[in-house]
Amino acid sequence: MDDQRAELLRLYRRLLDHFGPRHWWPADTTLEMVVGAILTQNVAWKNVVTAIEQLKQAGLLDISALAEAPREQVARLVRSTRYYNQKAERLQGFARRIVDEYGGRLENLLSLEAGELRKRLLDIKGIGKETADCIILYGAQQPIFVVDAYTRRIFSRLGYFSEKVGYDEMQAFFAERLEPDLYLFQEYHAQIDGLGNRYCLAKGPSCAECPLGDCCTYYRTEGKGNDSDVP
DNA sequence: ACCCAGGGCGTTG
DNA sequence: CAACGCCATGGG
Repeated sequence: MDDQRAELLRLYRRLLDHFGPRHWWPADTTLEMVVGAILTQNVAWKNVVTAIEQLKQAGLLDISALAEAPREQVARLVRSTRYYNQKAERLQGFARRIVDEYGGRLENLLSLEAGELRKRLLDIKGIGKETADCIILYGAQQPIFVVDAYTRRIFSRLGYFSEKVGYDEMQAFFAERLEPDLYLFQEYHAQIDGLGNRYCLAKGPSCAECPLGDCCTYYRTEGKGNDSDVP
């Protein structure tokens, strides 16, 4: 437990040395960050960039404009993010909540204390645990540890927990071992994402350059990855 | 042609 | 609460 705590920090430093600071989340405004968080669900980030650009050009990266725009227009603009009808509806549902309950000021929501903020975010349709935590960490700038599919994949391969852990359990694993720190939490998740994107794909490049060594080879040895052969 | 990417929700058993 | 279907683009 205490040695795992040290390992997590060593892992983090190794990643940071390799990738350098990533300064996540890439967005010009807080609204853009939140919109990106919703749009990126189960989609490659590249597709989100396209959609954000479309929304920006159309002048819809604005709470009231987004709330009032025709559903079909929004759907067309975010088409590249795969579930475009659903996501258009959720983006607009979110914008309307901000208009109706927070005076149209996103700030009024995001300035709430993390616990209360998380509860209110989860109450919005289209925002689940991961998205809510991303918004808290990168939008509201409060230290909450974000975990995701990459976190599960990488750290289960490394043998820290099972491939089938739930979100809460996985999040608690880190929260119990790391001191809450905004920069650390922001960078840690960004680094995991960087690693997942480049080296830990199901069929990825060689692990020779993987900053964590050869964790990926264990996965590739067979199918769904039994973690029985992890050190 | 086939695989999969930074989820979330509604419905079942 | 676990499991599963649904949503439905674009790049490798």
